[in-house]
Amino acid sequence: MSTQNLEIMMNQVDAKLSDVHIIQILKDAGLRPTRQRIFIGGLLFGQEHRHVSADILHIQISTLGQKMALATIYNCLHQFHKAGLLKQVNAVKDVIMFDTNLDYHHHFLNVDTGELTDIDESTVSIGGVPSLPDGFEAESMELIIRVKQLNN
Amino acid sequence: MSTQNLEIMMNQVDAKLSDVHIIQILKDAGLRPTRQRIFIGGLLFGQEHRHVSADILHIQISTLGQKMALATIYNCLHQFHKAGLLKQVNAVKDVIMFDTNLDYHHHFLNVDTGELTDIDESTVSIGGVPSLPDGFEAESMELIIRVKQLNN
DNA sequence: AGAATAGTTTAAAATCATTCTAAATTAATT
DNA sequence: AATTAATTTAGAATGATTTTAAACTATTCT
Repeated sequence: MSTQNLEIMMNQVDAKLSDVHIIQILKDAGLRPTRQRIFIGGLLFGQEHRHVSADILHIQISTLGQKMALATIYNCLHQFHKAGLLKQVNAVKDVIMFDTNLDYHHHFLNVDTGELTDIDESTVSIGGVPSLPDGFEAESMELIIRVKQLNN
Repeated sequence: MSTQNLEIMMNQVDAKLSDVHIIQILKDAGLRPTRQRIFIGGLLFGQEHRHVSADILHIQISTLGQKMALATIYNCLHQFHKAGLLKQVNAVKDVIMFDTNLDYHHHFLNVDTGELTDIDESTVSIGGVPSLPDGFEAESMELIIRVKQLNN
């Protein structure tokens, strides 16, 4: 395979999905395909994996010339999460972060910037976790490695 | 050693420290032993390990008949943390939790109640963590297992 | 298609944990 | 005891998120 073909393939992986495709994703998730949800879906699905807050998305949407209430973006992100289209990362102070990477994985957190970076799960192994008390089930397991830049 | 002696030992471990002792801890940490810090120290040091928020502490302090500004409790907890007398747990949404257990360990988080439970570190093993980019250092590594009660 | 309905979006207000401010108080030092 | 510097405090401010209730829109029904 030529380098050129590889690039085309890579582009296809991250290519923006058609509205038709996004509408199908929304319908499959039991969500009405509203203009707002289709637009946000276009920014999140079929793209490179992202870690987004409502605020960051709001800024991006505004930059793209769209007008959308911040409350709508909060609603949308929570609905996508509930529908299993997004994961929530519970590690960043003062902000709810959503992750488009649905695979089980962990994160580096830059404590200075709040930036999250995926840790490839395939290499990480967590063992010896004690079993839960009766009547409890694990909802998720999350490893956060807080990192900071050395100042010198 | 008799069972009775063992109990006395155990009690001593969790016995409330004398003010003199707490004042020494504060001084060693470079903190002025104010009335407020001594009182809070008495609730946190030399006791069984606890996970506390400013709010919970405020309620406990009020219940004990003391009057203390919530801002003072926030200040105090942050100062204790900065001085290495407390750890901060960055996993519970919407609230800053402080941990009197200074040893490296992980947590169960009850997602319904927000309650944290220590996971004995000696049994848990985390391997295969990728090395950090140049110029970065890890500040901490935290494993959170989010659990919920089965409803039946 | 047009009307009925149920769900969605919106701006603005409310919430709530936390932080800030500036004045009053207290601990340490002289 | 007087001075200085740190601490505490009440109350205001902050800022992310949620709520409210009215306007809007997608879907269903006829």
